[in-house]
Amino acid sequence: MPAIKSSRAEAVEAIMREFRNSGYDAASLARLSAATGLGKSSLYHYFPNGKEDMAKAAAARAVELVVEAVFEPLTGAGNLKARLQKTAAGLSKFYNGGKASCLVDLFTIGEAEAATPGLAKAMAEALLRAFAGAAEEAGHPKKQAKDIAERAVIEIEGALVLSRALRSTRPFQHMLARLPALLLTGA
Amino acid sequence: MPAIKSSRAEAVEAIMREFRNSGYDAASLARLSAATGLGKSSLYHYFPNGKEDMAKAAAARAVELVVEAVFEPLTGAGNLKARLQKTAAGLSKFYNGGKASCLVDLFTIGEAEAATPGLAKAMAEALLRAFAGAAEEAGHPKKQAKDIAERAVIEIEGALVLSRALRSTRPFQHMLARLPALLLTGA
DNA sequence: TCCACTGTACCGAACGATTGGTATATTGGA
DNA sequence: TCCAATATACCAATCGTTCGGTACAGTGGA
Repeated sequence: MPAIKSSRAEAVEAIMREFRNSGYDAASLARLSAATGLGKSSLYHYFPNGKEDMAKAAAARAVELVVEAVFEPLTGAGNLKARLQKTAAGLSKFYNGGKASCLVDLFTIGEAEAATPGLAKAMAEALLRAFAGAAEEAGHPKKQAKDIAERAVIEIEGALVLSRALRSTRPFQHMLARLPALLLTGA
Repeated sequence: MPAIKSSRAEAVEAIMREFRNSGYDAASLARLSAATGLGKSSLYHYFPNGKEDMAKAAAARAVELVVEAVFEPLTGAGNLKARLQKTAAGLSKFYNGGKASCLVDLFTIGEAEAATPGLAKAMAEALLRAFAGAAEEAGHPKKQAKDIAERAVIEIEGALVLSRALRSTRPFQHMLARLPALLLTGA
């Protein structure tokens, strides 16, 4: 399936990038138009409900990418440690080494929450579940596994914020390096 | 100085609240006007450069509050553990138990960064320094103290994001409970 | 083979509303 | 009488959205 032609999919990719760069409120239709190369009215062809539809499509695409980068490595074959390292690598790719923001963060700010109700919450919960599964597999009892998963998600989100503030990918990379150990040993 | 009357200070307080609730981009002048109870002309009387000045004033006020809630307990009298617990309590108050967002997060998104250049970075660095000092006092060597401080800031920012996404203050409270131990023992 | 018809993809121009911001009064207390 | 503070009215620019329309690739009946 070469999928030689899918203008819409390309648009979604560009829109997601723009939302992650600017946040929901600052990503104006003018910006989104420029980012996609499509006229404003063309955007309404693909996304009849406007900005709201674009946000939903971007979020859905982000979920796909997270599944690819996190869920699949995490639940795939091989020993746990190797899979966790693959997961860290996947996260690094998805977050562009720490330069890109997380939609869980951005979509809980300003008008975004009203436009995409419950979306960020669902994304966060999915991440928590995935990491809790890994922690359980590492031998931690259920309750403790949940705590570890929570810390993992917190560290990912927090490291992204700090990296953005300091304009350095170092905190994010540093965090990724200790992620496997956190889930394996709980430290 | 009783400062019985200071309309401007009250306005700054309300403005800061609004920025923390809505983010910089979604906090329109109409919203800020409603939040302060001041007409547009009054806002421009107090903040001649408009929204930018308001953002700077809000950030300056936030810094004051963080100094009060974090820096003073951290560098005050008493044994370290007690001071760290006071710091955690101060953080809980400043972040309204986890319901309020952090300006370090908000002010690195969208137009905010252009309006208040370097501000979020400076705030983050000040926090890092304060926590590193505490970790050193706890006996950790300089380099390790820096790592611990970074983790502390990451966990604070990350817990705020997660709490906002899940619409529950639990992750933030949970994180505050382990903050003193993190700085004391590095775990 | 022709051609009327349909659906998809896109665009420029404009919509009413709201944005951040300004100019000009008016008010009221010291 | 001053002058800080507030009100009223307005501005250009931009917001998200919609309209009317073109270009073109199929499709299906005659």
